[in-house]
Amino acid sequence: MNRKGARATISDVAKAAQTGKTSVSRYLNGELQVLSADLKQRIEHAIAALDYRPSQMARGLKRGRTRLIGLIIADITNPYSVDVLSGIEAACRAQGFTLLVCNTNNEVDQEQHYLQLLSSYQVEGIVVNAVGMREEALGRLQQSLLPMVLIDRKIPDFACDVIGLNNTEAATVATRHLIDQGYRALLFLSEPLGLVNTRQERLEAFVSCARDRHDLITESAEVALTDADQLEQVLLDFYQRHRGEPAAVLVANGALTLQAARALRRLGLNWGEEIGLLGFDELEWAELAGVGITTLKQPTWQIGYAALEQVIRRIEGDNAPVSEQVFSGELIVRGSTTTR
Amino acid sequence: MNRKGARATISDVAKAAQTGKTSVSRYLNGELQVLSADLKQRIEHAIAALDYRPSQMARGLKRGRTRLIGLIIADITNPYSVDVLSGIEAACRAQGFTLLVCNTNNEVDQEQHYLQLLSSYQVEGIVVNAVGMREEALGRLQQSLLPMVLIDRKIPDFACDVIGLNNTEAATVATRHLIDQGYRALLFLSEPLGLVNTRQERLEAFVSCARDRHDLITESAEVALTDADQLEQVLLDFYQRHRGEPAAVLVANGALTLQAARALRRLGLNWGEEIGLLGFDELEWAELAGVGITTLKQPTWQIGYAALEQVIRRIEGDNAPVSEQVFSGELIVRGSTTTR
DNA sequence: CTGTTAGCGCGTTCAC
DNA sequence: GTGAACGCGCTAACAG
Repeated sequence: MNRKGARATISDVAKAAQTGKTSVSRYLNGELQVLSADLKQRIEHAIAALDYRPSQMARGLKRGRTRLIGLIIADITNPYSVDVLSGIEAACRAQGFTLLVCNTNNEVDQEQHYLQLLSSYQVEGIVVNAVGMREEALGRLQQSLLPMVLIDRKIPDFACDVIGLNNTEAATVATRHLIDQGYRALLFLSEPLGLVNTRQERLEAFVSCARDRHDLITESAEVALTDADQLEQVLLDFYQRHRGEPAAVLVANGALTLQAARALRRLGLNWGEEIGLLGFDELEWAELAGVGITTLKQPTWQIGYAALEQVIRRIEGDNAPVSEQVFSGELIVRGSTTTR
Repeated sequence: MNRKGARATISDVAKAAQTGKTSVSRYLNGELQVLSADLKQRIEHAIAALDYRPSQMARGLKRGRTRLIGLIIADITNPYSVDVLSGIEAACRAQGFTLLVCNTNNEVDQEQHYLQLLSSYQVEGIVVNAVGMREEALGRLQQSLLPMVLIDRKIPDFACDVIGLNNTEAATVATRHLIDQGYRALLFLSEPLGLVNTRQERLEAFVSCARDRHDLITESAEVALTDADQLEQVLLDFYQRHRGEPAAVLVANGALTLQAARALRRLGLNWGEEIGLLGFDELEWAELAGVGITTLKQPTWQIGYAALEQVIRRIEGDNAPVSEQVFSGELIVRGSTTTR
């Protein structure tokens, strides 16, 4: 090793192999044809002996390519996000990139903070599963020309590649299923719509399905994920006003489905019997909850994988106009919409 | 901006503020008292105008401190790991570190790969939630003196700080609870023990509790997480052999609890009625599954947070002998062990 | 208080 | 084929 306890550098290797740094560098970068067999041997040997590994820091500094991708996730405890992360991770591995994961905890401030941070680490691209972003930040990102793709939801007035679910199609499939099963009073339950296109699109499709069907009653409600009481209230109210007819709830995402199921449980309402229940996002425990919960499963892993592929395309210079890539969901029917 | 479309550098800022790089550097590092008010103003202005952000790459290269921490996670889809991650993430934020997350997908090869990778990014410390590591890798890590802590499980013959659950205490609490509830035939269900100390300790404590209690029957079984048939077989067999007496299953971790619940469901055995069920690790859906599943909740977030604190202590030069920090679990009683 | 200088570890001309 | 020398963006002496 070298005099200090520190890590071996390219110079140490060069010295040990009795050559210059240039040749070592070439060896590392695969320009093997240019080196004599003997020299190759010596370098290989020296590297092994010193347990040398090139510093990605210095390399990035010099070349301007860090092979780093930043991922900003709003809520790491959300299974949807984790599955997506898993897909992104796989794609990174396949393409030789390393992922810098940042969890914003649903705080807009953190989102800002991490955007800065990632940029200061010279990431080559960013994937965002956002809560919402302030406009200054967006301006900066655009002018910095950092390749970026959004997952799941768009950001208003921000031209950017988006990868996500075909919300209209999926919500239509879900709603039709409920109608086909004979439900006549339908409640669309969502977190506050805000400017979240995902929620809006799902709601719109839901409403569209029921248009011109005067035998149907459709309603919608927005509740905060954290407000258990309000949720209980909304569900109870809906149920009581439609005692006579088959009623069902369509929940806009997995996290809310969990809360809704808890609320129904507390109210003593059994899904599949007193009330229908269908939730967006597959849940690993869906079959274990009572008679099972019907879900609309998203191809989350593929969404993540595709997102990373898109960023890389941009990194490699693709200048095509902003694209939107949507995937189809899959309805998984269980007891909560079939048992009556 | 500067001539190229590239990012502003410290030199650009110095030029714009009509000063040298040093002063800018000082400004950035908070040595504000040393700068004249006027100069401070000019620098502040220039930074804002150029939207300058220091390159952490160059900074790390120079100082040898990257403020980067590597996290190696065996399975990112495991809720336990995610909660831990969440705690680590929070601690990183609080301490000004950035997290590099690597998911090994339970593959030992990937673990190797990422260890190399992290080291090449000059991370200052590593947190590992491992599957198992080859010895060469360990040797390298030790000689490289990279601070490292293990989460949840130890690695045989590898002296390293460990943070995790007090397995003996937790398993004792769980087993006693089952005994107190009147169960007389007890099955400890785990993934293959291998060299995983966590599983071994839990099993040992389970066995200890029943020692000298000749009115109890205790058994244990090891099944692969992916082998649904085998799991079903084991559970059915256990149940049938103990028809006459109250029987309960203690499952060693959350992922396996999910599979066990599915298997019982398929067998038509209702937990809480025909058979008792208690699982390590809290599950968000535990209360929704039938009569509810009793769990032993780990303080996962705190474990993650503490792990990061420990790495940082090492980074800052703490040379105390290898430590082991354990946390207490909490038994959350639900229907699966109380309904009979 | 401020500017000048010398590297950190590496990749890259450009000569030999 | 090979190596010397320069600079990426930044910080840390060392002068003024």
